[in-house]
Amino acid sequence: MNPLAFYKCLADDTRLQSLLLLADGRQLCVCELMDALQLSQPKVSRHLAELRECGIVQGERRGRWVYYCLAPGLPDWAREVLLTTAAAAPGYLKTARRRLAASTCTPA
Amino acid sequence: MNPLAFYKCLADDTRLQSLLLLADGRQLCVCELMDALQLSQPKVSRHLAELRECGIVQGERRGRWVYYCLAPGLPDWAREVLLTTAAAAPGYLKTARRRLAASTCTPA
DNA sequence: TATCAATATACGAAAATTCATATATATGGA
DNA sequence: TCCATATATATGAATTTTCGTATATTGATA
Repeated sequence: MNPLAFYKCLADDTRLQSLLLLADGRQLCVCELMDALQLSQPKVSRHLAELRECGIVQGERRGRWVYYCLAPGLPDWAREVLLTTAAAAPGYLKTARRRLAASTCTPA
Repeated sequence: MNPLAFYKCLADDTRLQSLLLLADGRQLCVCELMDALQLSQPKVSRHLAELRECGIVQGERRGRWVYYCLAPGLPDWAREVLLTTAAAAPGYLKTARRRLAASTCTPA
């Protein structure tokens, strides 16, 4: 993982919030991220595609839903950066976390 | 320090390399960074100004030279991110470090 | 197979970023 | 005071990024 490519991916609000929500190992589907961040479907999908192409996240289809999580091959240092940031800046994610908890888009 | 603003600053090659060279607490003057990164003076200066305005680095004039270091007020998590990255991606900085060691622009 | 729900992609416009070049400022020494 | 060196800033052009909208794809279900 090239550090510059990695940080370019973190340099956008949609991508950074998405990644920090995934930092603890959770899986989230696209519609949950749409709810959490209150953004349009194409916007979320497009940014996830970029993260996927960079090898930072991985998408797995289950039925109609695609669940995203950090890519298994993501280097430890990158994972650590995400965890450190999520822990240090709780305010940045507060609203998204609240909305995610209230989301009802996902089955089961 | 807003995480998004911080990562936007890391999302450029000039700024990222400069920051990683400063991550261990070193002080470097503009001309040393010019040598290390082989970039024009205005380019280095402009990027340092951006980092300064974001509160990530601090410049201190000594004679004709301005020495830059990480800002004292930089949060620990941000400092940690820089150190983690520098340690994990030595290859990214290899050339810059070699050129920095060979630089003769600075007095004493 | 027709349809709906969830997600992905294509495309041009708009916005943000970066750069080279020129110029300005600040400092020390002749 | 005049000059050279080190650094900073301004400006417009070029590049990159982001976005909204429209459309395509995929899987489940009727």
